[in-house]
Amino acid sequence: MGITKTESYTTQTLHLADLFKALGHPARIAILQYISNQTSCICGDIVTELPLSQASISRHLQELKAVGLIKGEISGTSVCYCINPIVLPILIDFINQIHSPSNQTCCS
Amino acid sequence: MGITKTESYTTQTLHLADLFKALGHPARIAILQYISNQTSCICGDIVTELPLSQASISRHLQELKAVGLIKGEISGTSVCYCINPIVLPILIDFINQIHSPSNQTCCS
DNA sequence: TTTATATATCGCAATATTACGATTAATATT
DNA sequence: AATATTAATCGTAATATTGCGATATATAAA
Repeated sequence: MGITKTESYTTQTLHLADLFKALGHPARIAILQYISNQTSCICGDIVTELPLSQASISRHLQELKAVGLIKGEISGTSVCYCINPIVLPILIDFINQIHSPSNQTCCS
Repeated sequence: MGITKTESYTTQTLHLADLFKALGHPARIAILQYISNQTSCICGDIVTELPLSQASISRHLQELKAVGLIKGEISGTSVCYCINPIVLPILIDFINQIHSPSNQTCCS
């Protein structure tokens, strides 16, 4: 992604950007939507659900896991992924913070 | 960003990914936070606020504007940017949808 | 009209992301 | 023990992002 001046931002800003970046790909959005629609925590049939190779799905899952958006549990030869809700409030809070009423008055 | 199989996803999924991708950079997070903290709709002193060149800030602003997260109003030689709140509910809805109670039961 | 100010765009180099086949690793099954 | 199944990782090619200097554009001021 080219040079990013990582050292110039607060850790909070960098954390938010990492979380949003993980959400910034249609495959990962689709994975999250698929997982959240399963009542039980279905695993690697995401591969059959999405038009990507097993290797690509695995990489996307690792990315989501790295920022804490999902967690995985090994059961036998398969791995069970599910949403990790604890980071979601961080995103909600940021969006609400941006959505403050003081902005409504300008740029008519 | 390498090949992305754009045609394989719903327009809704692609739209969400675009919005989140726009949020997935610390400079753009910082820009949004800066704008939202101004009571009046302050413009190009974002350049003096952030450690990036005028060209880079302008590019980030265009990206935020392209997905509808901000809107800009020309006034004289300067441009006045502010948060565009209308797309924020789309993001909130997605996060809430993922945060559905059915997931809480698995991956103990 | 000339000059100053503010912002957008171009062109490029550096770096990151994405996808996939092939391989590895680890557990299950026979 | 040998084989099958599942998922992670490696290596690589294609493409996207980022940042900046330089330039272009457009309005304001002199």
